[in-house]
Amino acid sequence: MRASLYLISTLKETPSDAEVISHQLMLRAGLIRKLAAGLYSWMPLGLRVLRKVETIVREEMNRSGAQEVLMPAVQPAELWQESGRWEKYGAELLRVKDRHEREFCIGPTHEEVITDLMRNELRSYKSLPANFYQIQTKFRDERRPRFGVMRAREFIMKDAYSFHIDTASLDETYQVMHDTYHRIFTRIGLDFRAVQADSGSIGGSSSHEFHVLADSGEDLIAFSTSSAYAANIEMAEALPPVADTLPAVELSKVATPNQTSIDEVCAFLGIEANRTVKTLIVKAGKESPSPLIALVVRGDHTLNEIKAEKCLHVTSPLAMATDAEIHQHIGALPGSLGPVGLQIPVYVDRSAAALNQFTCGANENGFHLSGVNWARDCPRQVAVVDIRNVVEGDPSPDGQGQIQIKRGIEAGHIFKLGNKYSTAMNARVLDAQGKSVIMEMGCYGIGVSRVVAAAIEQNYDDKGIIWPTAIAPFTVAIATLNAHKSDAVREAAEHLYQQLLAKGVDVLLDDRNERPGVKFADLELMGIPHRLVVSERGLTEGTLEYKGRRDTDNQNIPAAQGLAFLLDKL
RNA sequence: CGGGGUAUAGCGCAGUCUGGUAGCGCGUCUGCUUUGGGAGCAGAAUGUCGGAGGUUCGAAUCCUUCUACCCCGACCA
Repeated sequence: MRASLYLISTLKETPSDAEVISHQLMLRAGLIRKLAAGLYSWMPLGLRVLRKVETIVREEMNRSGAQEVLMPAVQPAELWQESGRWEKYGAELLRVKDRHEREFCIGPTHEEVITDLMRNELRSYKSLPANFYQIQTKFRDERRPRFGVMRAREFIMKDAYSFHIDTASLDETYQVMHDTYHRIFTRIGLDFRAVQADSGSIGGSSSHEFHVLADSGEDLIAFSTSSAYAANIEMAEALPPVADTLPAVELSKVATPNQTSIDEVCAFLGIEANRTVKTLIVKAGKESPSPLIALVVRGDHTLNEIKAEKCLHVTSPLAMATDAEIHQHIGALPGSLGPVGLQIPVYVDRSAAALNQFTCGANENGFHLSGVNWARDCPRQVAVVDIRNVVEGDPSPDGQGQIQIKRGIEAGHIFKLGNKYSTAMNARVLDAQGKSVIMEMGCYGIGVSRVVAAAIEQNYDDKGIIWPTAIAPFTVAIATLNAHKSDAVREAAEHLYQQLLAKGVDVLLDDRNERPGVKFADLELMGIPHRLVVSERGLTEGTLEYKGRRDTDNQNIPAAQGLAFLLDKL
């Protein structure tokens, strides 16, 4: 491609509404432009990257034995009513009516459509297992789209759905997809980890997320320092702690005027947060005999909402009680709450429960209790559960090493769906005995457009993007200097350009009549991995100049060896 | 959905408090010079000051209302 014929729309200034680096650089390098909140156009340069990611995904999915299909983005309400998700999915599902007032949605995912399609096509166990995928635009009406294409409303996703006669077959394909994802992210050139994950609203039994590691990631991942254990922090188990080394002491009530946060109370009383507990009051579900439920974690820990939602009668999603509700049932306000004497169900985190003496709110505004002992002071039955987030230094749940925590961007997610959708939608085949059985299903997603942003989050410097070669919009850029007044420069650059094209290299010939600084700045901002400079000065000495995007210095190479040198680099 | 903020040229912003001819930088266009790190000089174009209503002799500026967008939280593959 010749830059003089190509839309290179770089910006010197950073658009003010771009928060994260990938969003800023995608705008500045001219990859995308915003149309509305969470809706982006892909410009030529950006689309080249997107297509390269798609190509790798497609090649590896095909290699795994999956078959590509393409399903409609618009889906009839009836299918979603059949699976029960028309009601459950909530406002994130964009619902529309056609001219006949029939209800549809813009697909945020395609379990219903594929299950409907395949319950009609798959009749026999002999057709199984089968895995179908598509690369398609999805729409989720995110409450708060942000970070550019990282969390857009409309985005491109590769989604795959597998069908099986039994769970053993599902397990096999699940492992194949696990391996395939590993190949895909490795080929793209990202630093990533597969981690155990919560299966969330899609449902199902087992699930792994593939995270691109980056400081700007929205998810926290817990790793073991000495084993392969890795899990989303939502899932990572906090093991029961070792027994408290301090003995029980006498209970006392202390005045703590206007000290409501753990930090304030600790500073006021001169104690450590790990000798306090905090009591969170949440709303209970309709079936619950008590309208409120207390959740207790140690003062230096934070509540894990995913874990808490699994406690009996706690609502999902978790809903904190209002101050008015708390005052009505307990007689004190948040900041002075504690488990002693509570008349509502109490769930206590393992670490909090292990304390022999601790400080907590007295359920009387402006007072705390010190020296509290569970057995002596909270004789009512309390349930000891795991409801906190793990922290760095906790023992790894697999018993090997300690936990360390990093941030990740969720780029892929694989689920064992089991028979959730096939049961709801009656997707059956005949087995070897001629008996009709419900199929087992798996589903496997990759956020293709998100991968583009994630790659930038992981690969940039103060000059701009640094693409992994496999997904760079162009692999090589040839920049001519002063070409307008040098036939030799034009000819040498053109010759090299043609040779690289003939070798199938994605090469950008920067033949624009721009000053050198402009070309260098643009090529660096756009993140092209390899740059060759053809100049009159160099040609006089018989050299070209090469610089890799991550290199700090240029190197001169003999002009005659330019092609071979470059091919060796690729 | 709760809280906060913003809306003025393609982009980044000033002007709004205290009403009186709409500005700056970058970018864009033309010409000349220039060409190894985002050039210089000269000239030029570009705005329903987010929309609608109101107050006023006069509104970017004050009032009412609507919309869009952004941030924090909640929520979420």
